[in-house]
Amino acid sequence: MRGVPRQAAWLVKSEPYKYGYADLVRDGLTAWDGVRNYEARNNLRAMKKGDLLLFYHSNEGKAVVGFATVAREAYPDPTSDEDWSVVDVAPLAPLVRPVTLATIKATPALAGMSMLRRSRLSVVDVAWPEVEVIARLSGTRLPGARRAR
DNA sequence: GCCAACGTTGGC
DNA sequence: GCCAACGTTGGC
Repeated sequence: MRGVPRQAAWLVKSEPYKYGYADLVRDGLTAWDGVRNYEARNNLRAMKKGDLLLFYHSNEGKAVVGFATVAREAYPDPTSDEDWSVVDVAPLAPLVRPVTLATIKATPALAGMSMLRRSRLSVVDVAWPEVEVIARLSGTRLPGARRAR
């Protein structure tokens, strides 16, 4: 049993018809650009290489659909002249069963998730116990054990 | 520094 | 398509 948090976890949102999890799998790596909200940017900057990402489809699907990871820590957003940041994101594994927003709301262990409290923020932190609950609900093994912090 | 107007996000 | 939440902008 490995119950100890190994890394931080974050949830990132994307509208699947703009850039879905399948696009990330196809690309193998992508710069998570276009974030134009200070709090979301600060979350990007707090990410460490190897942190776990929950990939969430907003609007359409409204579900966590896959695991991903931070492949490169924050650097300046090449799509902006201003002080915005990106990280590079790589896919790990799709969820066997997506975990929908409805399920998240209906699950007491997930009632405190940042994504519910800050529903419009596109990059939010996720507590490790919440990650484990989502992995369990999705029938998906957490991808590769990572280094302890 | 306040606050109203406005724009964006995202659920429904 | 509507609307609530909420961050940002700009006038004062």
